[in-house]
Parts: sequence; C-alpha cells; structure tokens
Amino acid sequence: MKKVDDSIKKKSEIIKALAHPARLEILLLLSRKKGKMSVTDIHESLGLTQPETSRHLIVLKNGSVLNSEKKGANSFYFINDEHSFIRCIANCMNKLKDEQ
Amino acid sequence: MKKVDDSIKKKSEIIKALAHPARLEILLLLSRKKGKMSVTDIHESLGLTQPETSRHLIVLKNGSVLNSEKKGANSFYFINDEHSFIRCIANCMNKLKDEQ
DNA sequence: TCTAAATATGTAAATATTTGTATATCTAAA
DNA sequence: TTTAGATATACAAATATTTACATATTTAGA
Repeated sequence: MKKVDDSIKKKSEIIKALAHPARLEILLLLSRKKGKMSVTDIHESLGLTQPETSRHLIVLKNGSVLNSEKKGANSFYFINDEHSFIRCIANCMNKLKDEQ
Repeated sequence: MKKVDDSIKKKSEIIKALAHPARLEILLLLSRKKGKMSVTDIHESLGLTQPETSRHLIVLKNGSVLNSEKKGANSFYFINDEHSFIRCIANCMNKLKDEQ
C-alpha cells in the first residue's frame, strides 16, 4: 500500500465522519469554543436528542475527528489535533460560514 | 429555515459527495490539472472501471462539487467554482497531502 | 448506414447509515 | 444504598450507498 493511498484513506475517513449536517455543526461548535464540551452541552446547544448526539459524537470519534475524556459522569469531547486536516476544514467552514 | 442552516446543509451536501476515497482522488486530480477532464481521462488516471468512474462523477456533480459539459461523445468534468468551500477543501488536501 | 468509442444506466446483492424509542450503565451525592 | 443526572447502547425499521456486470445511448467518422 502506497503512502499516498494511506493519506487519502485517512482523509476520506475524516470526511466521511463529517458527512452529516449535525456533525458539521458539532465541528463548528467545538472549533469556535476552542475547548471541550460535554454531551449535554452539545445536545442542548444544537437541539438534538441526547442519544442522537451521543451517536454522532461516537461517529466523529471513530473517524478521528474528535477525542474525548471522561470526568466523573461526563464525557468531554474536543477536536483531535493529530490531523491538521481537521482544523483546515473547520477553518474553511468558519471562513465561508455565510456561503450558501 | 435560517440562513445558517442552509449554509450548513449545502456544505454537508458537498462533504457527503466527497466522502469516498475515489471521489477525493478525483477532486485532487482536477484541482491539480486546473482544467477539464473526460471520463476516460479520469478512469485511466485512477485505475477505476468506466462505470464506477461515471457513477462517482455523477455523485460529485449532484453534490455540487463538479460541473460537466458535453463535447461530442465526451463529457468533460471540472470543479464547480460556485462554492469557494470546494476549493478550500481541495487546498487542505493538497497542502496536507503527506499527512497520514 | 454501420461501426467503434465514449458515456450513462439498469439491475441486484451486499453493506452501511440514520433515527426513534427504550433501556442499560456509570458516577456522584444525599 | 438509593436516587438523579449523564452517557452509551440495544433494537428495529427505513433509507441510502457501494459495486459488479451487463447493456443502452449518444456521437463521429468510415
């Protein structure tokens, strides 16, 4: 397997994880807060149900977009900075937030 | 429907269309060539079958990522520049092409 | 008109995603 | 130890995606 292929595969995994309006909104939210948010924070901010929010967060985590850490009963999610590609996309979203 | 929602919806439509390794490679190819490519050009460059290539191109076109024009028996596909978001993502891909 | 090249579509099977509802698990505090 | 809050998971139905293979359609040129 060539290195190019691995790079494309990783990026498509990230893009695939982001391919849902709710998940893009989660990325936007976290990129603006520049911090960690609990599942409750996120589901209340976005008006999604708790289970749906939890599932979207898990998709994002499995796709390397987010990481999480437990603190008591809470799970805090935050952007995974292992891949600059993710911040780059978040920047595109923020920069062009009014583009229709 | 708020304007923000429409913007997010459009972006998620674009991201969703891109959520496949072959389709990311097509975007890369077209962003580097800075021009139009026929279906045959693309399927030979990427080593995909013709029908699969055609289908991916149609997904990209339906997702507003590409446009096309017919010229004789050929269809030429090219990046849709109506959405800066698309070039922005292509730039992220090119800039971080070696990131694993 | 016939043919070959280029592209798109039909069909079908396998697989994956989305979403609601209910419920289980885990943690902290009373 | 019981309770409430926070999070994750089970289940199931609906829907969408992917892929292979065969074939249809369109176009230009012999």
